[in-house]
Amino acid sequence: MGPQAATTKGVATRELILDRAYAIACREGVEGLSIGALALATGMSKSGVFAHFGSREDLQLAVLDVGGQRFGEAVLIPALRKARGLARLRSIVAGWYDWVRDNHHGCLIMAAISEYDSRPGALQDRVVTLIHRWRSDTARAVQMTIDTGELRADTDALQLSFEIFGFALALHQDTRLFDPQQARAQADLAFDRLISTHLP
Amino acid sequence: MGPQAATTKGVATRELILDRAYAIACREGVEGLSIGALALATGMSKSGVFAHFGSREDLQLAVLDVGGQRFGEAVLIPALRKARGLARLRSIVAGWYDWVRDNHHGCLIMAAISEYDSRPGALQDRVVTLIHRWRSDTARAVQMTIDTGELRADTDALQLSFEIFGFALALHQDTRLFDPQQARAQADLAFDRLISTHLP
DNA sequence: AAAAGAAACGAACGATCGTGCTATTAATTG
DNA sequence: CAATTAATAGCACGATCGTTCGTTTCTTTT
Repeated sequence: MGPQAATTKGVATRELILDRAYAIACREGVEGLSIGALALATGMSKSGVFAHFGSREDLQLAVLDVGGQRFGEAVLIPALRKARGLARLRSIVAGWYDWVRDNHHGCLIMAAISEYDSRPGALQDRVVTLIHRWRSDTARAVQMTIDTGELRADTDALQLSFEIFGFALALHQDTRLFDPQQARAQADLAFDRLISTHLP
Repeated sequence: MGPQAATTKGVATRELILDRAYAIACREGVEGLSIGALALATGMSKSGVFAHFGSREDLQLAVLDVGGQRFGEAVLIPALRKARGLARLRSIVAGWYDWVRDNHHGCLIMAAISEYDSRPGALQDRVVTLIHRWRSDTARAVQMTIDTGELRADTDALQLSFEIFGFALALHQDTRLFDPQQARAQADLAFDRLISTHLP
């Protein structure tokens, strides 16, 4: 993580900084983060903020991790409490859709994909890791639904994950660019129809 | 457009600048454009570049328009030469998929959505206009396919457009983040399956 | 309470940002 | 070719960028 974080107060301050940084990055993007703006948002000095991370890039990496963690806590963890199969898959998708609705300034991770998809480096690597993990989790949930017999045995789990991903991306954009409620209705319908065409 | 562009050379220079600006914005994003970098890329002075637009925002607006125009020329125009109906719709989608494949540094417009979806202002307005136009064109092509009887009469054109949009977005990201060929195969399959479930 | 160590500040750095101004070229018009 | 006007360069401005360094304040440990 940071260069040091030995004191309890040190850890607390770091979390405060990352909380504000996450909020800023949701609006301005991870690339829109600046140490100066972050110092202003926390009431600290620039050098005070900087000392917690050692470089801007390390700060950005930490913010990406915060984004991944919050997304996981809001979407994946609740779904894991549902029974394996269609119930859990539905929970994942509904949770994802809710997440898009409730984060009015956009999902940090989904925006970060666009920011770094043509920019090789440590930040792109981190984004790829986060997305790949999430995609794997989704595909696993689909596979379990096949295993429980709630989807046809010849269903392609990766293909379904791809399409679900697409619906979520379209929802994410339409929510902010056009009518959020219509977008949600279309995303729900898209998923329901997708499932219905793969029923046993 | 710019403050002035009275001379033939003035117009040519403006187009040169916008061409370089488009290339930079494809990689760094519209928000990553800077007058200094653009001056370096064109061999001009900063003030020379600046004088063509009057402000950075006007430059960014012009670049967005270039992006919209090039996308239209590459995807929409060729499709309009096909017969109304499924042939044209297939051409639109295939052209869109090809566009994603051939623009190795990403589609400027699709990236701009993420950049401005939480940032009200003139740039967001322009992005919304461009996307709305494209979505309308797509929906119109779907509606024509319904009218020709190649899709069921109870098909929801806007719903189909939403899902097609999602597939393109997922393709755009997977192309750069993961395996381009697998992504293309999944996007093709997704569209084919979508059409097949709405056949009369 | 004293010593040690971590956390935060303040000032400064070179760079770059967008944007004015004033010349100086270049192109168009008469 | 001369007169006019547009296009470009040069220079400077205030701001902000990420980063470094030395000092001071606060926590933790002894």
